[in-house]
Amino acid sequence: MSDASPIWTRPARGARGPQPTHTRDEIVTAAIALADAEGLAAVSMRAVAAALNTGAGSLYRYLSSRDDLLDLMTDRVVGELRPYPVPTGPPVDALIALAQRQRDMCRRHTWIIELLPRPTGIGPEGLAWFDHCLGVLAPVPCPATAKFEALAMMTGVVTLFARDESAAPPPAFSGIDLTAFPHLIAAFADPGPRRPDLFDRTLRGLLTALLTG
Amino acid sequence: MSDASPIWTRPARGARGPQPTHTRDEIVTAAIALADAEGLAAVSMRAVAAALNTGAGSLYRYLSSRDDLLDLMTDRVVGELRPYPVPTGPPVDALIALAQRQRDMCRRHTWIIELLPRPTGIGPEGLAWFDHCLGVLAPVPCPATAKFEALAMMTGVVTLFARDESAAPPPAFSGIDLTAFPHLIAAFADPGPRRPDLFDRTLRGLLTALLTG
DNA sequence: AGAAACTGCGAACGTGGTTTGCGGTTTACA
DNA sequence: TGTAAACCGCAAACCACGTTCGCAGTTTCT
Repeated sequence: MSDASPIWTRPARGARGPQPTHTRDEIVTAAIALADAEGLAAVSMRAVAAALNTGAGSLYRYLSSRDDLLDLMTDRVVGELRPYPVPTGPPVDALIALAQRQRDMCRRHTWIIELLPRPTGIGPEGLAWFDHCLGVLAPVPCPATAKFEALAMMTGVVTLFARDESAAPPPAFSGIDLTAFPHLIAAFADPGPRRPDLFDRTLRGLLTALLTG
Repeated sequence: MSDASPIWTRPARGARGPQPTHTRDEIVTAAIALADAEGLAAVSMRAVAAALNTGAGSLYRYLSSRDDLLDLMTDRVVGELRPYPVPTGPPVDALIALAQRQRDMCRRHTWIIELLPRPTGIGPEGLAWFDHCLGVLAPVPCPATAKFEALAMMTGVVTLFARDESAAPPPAFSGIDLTAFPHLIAAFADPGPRRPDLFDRTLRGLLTALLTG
């Protein structure tokens, strides 16, 4: 049965049968716990069901697919962005504070990094967050499309930072002849000092470029 | 058998047995053709093998896993970035030209967008590209770590742009009560004019923020 | 009362990645 | 030159996954 309507609009249960043993929220909680502990790949229908002492097929009484579950997990975690930090100072500063909150969320649940870029339907908490960001940008005199693009780029950059924060360093270039890459060797020989505030600096440069002019 | 060494360093074949029917390059070519035609999900071992008139198991004579194949596909496509555009003007302008070349690559092979953010080992072509970018940045007086970060952010932003260029618009907010999101309604009511040069503008703001100061 | 719509559950289906075992082929080495 | 090791293609099998199906029992509506 192909249910086209997104899961947000579908009722949790009908009006007839016996009272369900579980709930969507319960399932989502178990799935998130699994993802936090062992990563997104460990969130299989069977594993989630086992955590709830039931069978994999039973989950389909509450969800219509695994993608639905991932959508629900995403929106639940996006809900953790609340309470939204109160905007202070110029809009760009307030946006950067919001981005930091997003980054904290990614640090708590690293698997969300793989879920955020999906083109699936955005949930109610995602909408609320987006609306709040637009509210912060209200005093900025630029077209709404520019604000959309700036916000999309903001969360995109947050995921980029979160990604290489959580990624293990690559297995190096073992066995490859590096002598063909002189600039790379030079850069590795003298990496120079590491700069702080990279996150803030990046976002400020990006947002001011997108929201002004 | 877990082979820890990355595929780049492993020889294509040993010295004993009969001459292999296929080659790694041939397999990678078939896999890329499949991905271009039907998306990355269609690149299954069985499908790639079928395109070569063989069985899935036979591919493991040439590769040790599907991830290896994806790594090879990635590096092959990264090789299409050649010939590198000759740097003209200030380094930031040259970098933007390089980023545009990356974006063209993403447009030709949209599946690469899903492969680039993987934390797997970078291949020889990836190293060559990286080395070239560092060469372009050579005259810029800032620590090498800053250049690393700027380049990582650059390709990251390219994938962000490429992603929502290739993504279908989301299935809208069907059935959700939008009245709770006033800023969103207002923004949709008057989206304003669309701005050109968004790609260039974004990258310029980002790169100047990361490479100066 | 009886039908309709639900519930949990376990088995099964189809599709993936990967492993294994076999018969045959080529090379290295004594 | 003969033999053993290392390689080849191939097909079957293994295992895990998402998902579907059928069944027996439960609740609610008419």
